[in-house]
Order: sequence, then C-alpha cells, then structure tokens
Amino acid sequence: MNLVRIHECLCDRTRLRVVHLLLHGPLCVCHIQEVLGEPQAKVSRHLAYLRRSGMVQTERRGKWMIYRLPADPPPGLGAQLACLQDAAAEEAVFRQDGQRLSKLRTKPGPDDPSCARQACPPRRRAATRS
Amino acid sequence: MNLVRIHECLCDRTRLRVVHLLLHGPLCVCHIQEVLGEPQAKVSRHLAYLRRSGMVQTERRGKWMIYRLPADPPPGLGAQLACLQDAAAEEAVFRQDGQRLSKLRTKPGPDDPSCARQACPPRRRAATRS
DNA sequence: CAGACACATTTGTTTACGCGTATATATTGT
DNA sequence: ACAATATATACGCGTAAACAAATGTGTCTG
Repeated sequence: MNLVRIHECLCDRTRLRVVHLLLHGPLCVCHIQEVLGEPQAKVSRHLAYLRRSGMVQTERRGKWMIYRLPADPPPGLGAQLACLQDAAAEEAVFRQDGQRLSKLRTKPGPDDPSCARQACPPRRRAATRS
Repeated sequence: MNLVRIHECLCDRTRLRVVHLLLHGPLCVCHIQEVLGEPQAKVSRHLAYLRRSGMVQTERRGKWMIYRLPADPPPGLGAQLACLQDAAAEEAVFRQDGQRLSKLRTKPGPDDPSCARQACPPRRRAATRS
C-alpha cells in the first residue's frame, strides 16, 4: 500500500464517494449502491478494485458482504483518510451522500443487513497548509 | 480543483515525485529532471499536466521555467500537500529525491537558474487517524 | 543573425481504465 | 431441489493516459 496506490484508489469519483461513505462506518454493497445511485455492477467493480488495493476489507454476513476500512490502517493511509474526511466536507456530492446515508440509518427495512447503524469514531482533523 | 482532480495529479509515480520535490521550494525543469533521472520530454509532459490541473504555477526566468506550488493553495489542496509531505517520508524514493535535491542546492554550477537555493517554509504535520 | 541551451509540443503506438450488458456465484428460505 | 436475493465477474467497447522519438519554440550569447 504505497502512496501511488492510495491515490489511484481515490482518483476516481465513484471510488472516492465509496471511501468517504466508509469513513462513516462499515456498509454492505446494497446500501452503498443505494446512496450512490449507481448501477450494481459499477459499484461492485470499484469495491473489488479497492479490496485488491488493500484500501478496504470485507466480511461476509449472511447474504450480505460488509465492506469496511481497515481497522488498523498502514501508516500513510490513516493520514490520507483524515485528510479526505475534511476535504469532502467542502464538496456538495459528499455532503449529500452523508445525508442520504443518515436517512438509511434511521429507517432500516425489516430485512436488514444491520450494517447501517454501526458508526465509526470520527477521525482527527487534518492539518492545513502552513 | 476538486478532490478527484487532486488525486488524479498524485496517482502517477512521476507526478508524485515532482510535487514532493516542489514541497521543498520552486524548481526549474532541468533540476527536477536531474533529480528524477527521467527523460526531459517525460518530465515536461507531467509538468504540463500538473499546470493544466492547477496544481502548480509557472514563471519564466530567462532561459529557465520555474515551477512552484501555488502560493495560496485552494482549500483542500493545502491539507493534501501537508499529508503528502508526511507520507513521503516513509518511502525510500522520496527520501532519496530529497537527498539528491540537497546536493543540487549545495553545488550550483556557474550557469545557474538560482532556483535551487530557494526553500519553502515546511508545512504543518498532517493529522494521523484517530 | 547563428548557434546553443532550456523547454514544450506533436505524432504514433501501446496500455490501462471505466462503462454497460450479460452472466455467474453464493446464501437463504420454501 | 428451486426460487429469490445479494454480490461478483467476464466480455466488448470507447476513451484517456503514458511513452519514446522527433520536431518546434523561446531565450540568451556572441
């Protein structure tokens, strides 16, 4: 997981939105798909990309596949994620994704993967340029 | 200069090395070229890419073209640069580039673009993941 | 003006990426 | 075993990116 690899993961709009969502906590594919409003194959392909790159980890829970950011991220990645968390607040797409995710959390269906209500502790603020 | 654009700039090894070098201060193309050990056309092409993306600014000084990071970077970019500065310390390529740049600064030739001795104030440390 | 130097751009080729569509695999419930 | 749901993968296509080699452009010096 070198620097180039990290940025390769984040240089695509869809992947960037996915990683940003996962900053809020683990999610199954169907929830990611619903928040992004993107076709299933597209989401799945980008998730596979992120998994191959070591950016996310997976765990099967019944029918659902749960995606999460690594619990103990390698050095360098942690800082990037903190940075992303800050920068994402400045662009409307990410704010809207966050809102749609919140709505998902409030009304989980009867047949629910139960991954929608797990939250992650927020990351520390990233430094700004001197 | 949105988030995707920033990461597109940094997802190539050569561009990443260039931006990292520019964190140390403004540089002319020939110095960048010498530190990286890459062919002139390749360096120039990537510099053009960075300029089009708004990641770097240029200024002609006589025969030489000086490249620098924007003096007042847009929000989001500053944090990324600080983050890069930290993360680069962990990979050998970037440390070596920094050392080669230092050597360039100590022995400027008689016909010198005088861009090699200008240093930039260091950026603040980026936050690590909580 | 001519030649040297620093850098940029064009051209042609190859490779990688992202997408939609279709299909395959895995798990659960009946 | 079969159907339904959730997710993954293969295929083919168009486009963008990266590269090497060659050529072009701007600037200084004599």
